[in-house]
Amino acid sequence: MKRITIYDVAKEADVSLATVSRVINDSNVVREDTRMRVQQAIEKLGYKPNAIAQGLALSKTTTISIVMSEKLFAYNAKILNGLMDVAKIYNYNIMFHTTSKGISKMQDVIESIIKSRVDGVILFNDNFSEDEMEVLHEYQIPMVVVGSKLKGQKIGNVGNVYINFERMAYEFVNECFEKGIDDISMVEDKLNLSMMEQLKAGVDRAYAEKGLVFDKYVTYDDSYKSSYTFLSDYYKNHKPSRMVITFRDSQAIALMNACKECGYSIPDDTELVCILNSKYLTMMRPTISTYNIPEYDLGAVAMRLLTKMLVEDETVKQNKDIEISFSKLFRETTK
Amino acid sequence: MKRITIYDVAKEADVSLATVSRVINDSNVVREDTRMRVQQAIEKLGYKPNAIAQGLALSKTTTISIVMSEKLFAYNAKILNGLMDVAKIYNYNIMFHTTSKGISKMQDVIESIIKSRVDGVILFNDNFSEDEMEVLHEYQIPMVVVGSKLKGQKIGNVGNVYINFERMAYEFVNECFEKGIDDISMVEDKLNLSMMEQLKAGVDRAYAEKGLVFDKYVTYDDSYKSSYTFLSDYYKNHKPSRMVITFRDSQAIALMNACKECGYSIPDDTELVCILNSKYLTMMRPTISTYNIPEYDLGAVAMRLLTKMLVEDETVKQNKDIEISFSKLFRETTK
DNA sequence: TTGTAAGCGTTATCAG
DNA sequence: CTGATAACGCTTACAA
Repeated sequence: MKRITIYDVAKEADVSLATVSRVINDSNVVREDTRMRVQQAIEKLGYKPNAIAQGLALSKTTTISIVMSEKLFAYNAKILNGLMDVAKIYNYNIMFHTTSKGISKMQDVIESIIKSRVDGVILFNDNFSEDEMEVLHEYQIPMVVVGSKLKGQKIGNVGNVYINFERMAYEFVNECFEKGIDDISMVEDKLNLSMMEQLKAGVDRAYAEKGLVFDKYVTYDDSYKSSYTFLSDYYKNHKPSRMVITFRDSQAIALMNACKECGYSIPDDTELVCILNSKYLTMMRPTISTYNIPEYDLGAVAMRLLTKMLVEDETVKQNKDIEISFSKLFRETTK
Repeated sequence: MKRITIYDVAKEADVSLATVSRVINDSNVVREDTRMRVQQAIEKLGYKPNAIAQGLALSKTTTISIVMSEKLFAYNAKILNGLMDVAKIYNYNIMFHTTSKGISKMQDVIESIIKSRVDGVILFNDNFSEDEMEVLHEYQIPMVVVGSKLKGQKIGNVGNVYINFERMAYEFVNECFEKGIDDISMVEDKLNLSMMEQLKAGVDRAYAEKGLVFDKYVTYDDSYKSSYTFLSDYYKNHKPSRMVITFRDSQAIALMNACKECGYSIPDDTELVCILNSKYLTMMRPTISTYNIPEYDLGAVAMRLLTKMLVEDETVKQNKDIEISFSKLFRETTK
């Protein structure tokens, strides 16, 4: 079956290709009966407009690139759902790029984004540098960064939809202080260093205001292939703090297992909060306290912002930073 | 900054655009010094070839579509990693499509795939029908289906990279029989109905060969928002079978919680196997038995197969069905 | 080894 | 309301 083009349709309907173009683009200057004729020819031949040719002619691909780290894939599922749904509503296609240590560095991804002439980019706030954003900006590609707050001054046309992790940690620590708890430790998550940094800043700030110094930021090196293996080990030799903050569910679960094995009781000996929510937290016994982050909305809002930036919506000119709120979801691991 | 085209580079380097084209395509007929001159012009202007224009000229987009159900997103993370890595190696871009009940039906996705003129498609064996594959086939788009085995006769140019779940279940049940266990139940997973169907077929076959009938296929309706809520309820009123098969980790964990709350002990009162592996299975106590499926490979092999189909590799003409092997990974929930 | 020009499938401008 | 025709940016015979 030969590829059907607009010429074939034009011939079949006995009109010019310009008229066919008008029909498929819902132009209202076409007389009803010729529109019908064209429509029939389209059906009969099974014609589908070539988006590539349209892209060339319009200098617009109606395609948006999403780039995220390969490792974070499973964790960002809901954000991605929000992104995809809204993209669908606005009729954008999605080019999907992953970055990983070995195979695809950010630089290659950027290269292919530029070549693809996508209309805009969604970046997860992980592993890209300011330089890399600068390159995208030089090629005038609108972008929005989703996840956590961008640091540094904002360059040109970039939006930011984020959770304020700094404030989350700050407020949480102050609540602990109010309950008389100041022996708090926080476990690093190597997959989310930019968010860890912001959390730590919040903790530091709260401690500093009390005239104290926060010094229980638990890190581990790569000899442990996961935080799980590390933590189940670590807490065999380290008495847990009165309050432990982990980032991901697997870290929280590891901690619980370690405590159980070493005879510590949760929440009596030590309390536990896991920053990132997941369904597994409620499946544990005791159920694990966490924060509720509207992940789907994070994605949906980010994509909506980008689409507005693409049509140069005036209302968006000022307000390209959108903070998404979070709420406490405290369960049995905290008192 | 004006969009730089091949003409700008040609003018800058004082050659024709054909020569520039030869340089960016690594043609070996260009004299070294003119290549250098062109290369410098490219650097100086920051020129990046327009993939859209290339796509038009070549009738080839070097883009592959991946379509998967929105719900299954988090579960397929590793398969996707395999797909993405291999796509990257062969320099294909990825268009990503999700299907979901409300917003994006399979039909729309197919529409946009055809319009995009992608070179090939990867389909997850979920929620598409034979009709839909037929449409893709009419437009001569090579595709490979990944996950489970396609049923029905194969149409045209479609590959299939799969796990043989039927055999997995068949062999497992026979091993149970050998150990004297024939009181087995299996819990449906609504997210993976095509795989459930194959598992059930395997169980049925094993039972039939013994002259028995398998009648403990546990299903639940949509009033339960997740299998977790259902199972923790269900096993309060139902004595668990001697052996329970679940599909996903959350189902297995739900079952364990329900048993614990009702005073049943695992694996003494009832044993448990979870078909799909996940890291959470080893975090449970007791650790949960499962099957090891090389998910990354599943994706990598599927993408490699597709790339071969795209260059009409002869070796692939015959062999477009690839079965990926699995292995037992039995832990504390089985004896 | 390089340049010219036709073609890839659309959209958009202008006449009619 | 419709039809020519020139872009859009690139590849690739074919000529030189």
